[in-house]
Amino acid sequence: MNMTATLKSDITPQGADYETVRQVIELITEDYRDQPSLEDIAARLKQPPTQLQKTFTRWAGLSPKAFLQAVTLDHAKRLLRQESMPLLETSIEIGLSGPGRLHDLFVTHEAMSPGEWKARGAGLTIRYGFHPSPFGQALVMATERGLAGLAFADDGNEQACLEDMTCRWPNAAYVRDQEATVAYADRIFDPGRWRPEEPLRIVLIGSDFQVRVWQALLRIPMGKAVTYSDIAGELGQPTASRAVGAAVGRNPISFVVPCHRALGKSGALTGYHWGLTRKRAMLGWEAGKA
DNA sequence: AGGCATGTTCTTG
DNA sequence: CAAGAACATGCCT
Repeated sequence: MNMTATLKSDITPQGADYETVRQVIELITEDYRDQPSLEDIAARLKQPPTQLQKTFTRWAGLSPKAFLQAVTLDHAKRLLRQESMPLLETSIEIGLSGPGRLHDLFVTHEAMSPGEWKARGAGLTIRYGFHPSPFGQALVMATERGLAGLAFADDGNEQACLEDMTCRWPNAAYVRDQEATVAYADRIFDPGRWRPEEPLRIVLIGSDFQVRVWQALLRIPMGKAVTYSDIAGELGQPTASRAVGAAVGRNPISFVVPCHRALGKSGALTGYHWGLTRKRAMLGWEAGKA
């Protein structure tokens, strides 16, 4: 967490690099069918290939080529196929009370009490800050009890992104606090720091059904994917796949609660609150890390 | 390609 | 409260 030194320069949109990375991701995910080469991409963005390569690799953790390979719809389908339903059998016990050990992030979580939920965040102080991430500016929100929100914005979009989040808990008090949130951002996007000894504490604020759906998402291991109807079945309501989709879409802690690992039954990436391009990027990023 | 059942949540009267 | 609409779905012509 010695990120404080670089914090200042990181907050101010150092736009150029991120914008480049964003464009590359977008271009690749849009045109992966053409399998564009590094040179093609560089030419489209009017940048020297070697520099583009370096910038992208530094931010995304893998080369443009590796990223391209990772991102194909085939890949998404393979994710579904390779696991012939272990999810249902592997179902892990999670007590609502005690912290449980969950998925690859070793996230511990607790849900808000019904009273707290009904208050729509009243009496809650939420600290927030924007930090750079491989998927754009990440909005990190935390309460005393742990990470409560994670959202993404493109450059210039920060305000809309913040509003999207704050209106979910309209009665909470919001304090901008880069220092309190940078440690979260730092850890979340560095898989080297996902350790069982130091679980990441998260707080799920939502209705009963939503929290159950999000808990189900937490059980999907990295590099795997499930369908919306898988989740519905796991909740004991096999016909509720659409309701599941709606709940997944309101996931307040994107990425950490891996809603990007939920796909349509055909393997198609059906939707993503922060943009389908980001969903593909996340799946590709995880494939690169695995 | 288009219609329809489905469960949850939000909005409206 | 009741009723209706909206949804990151899925199944059936």
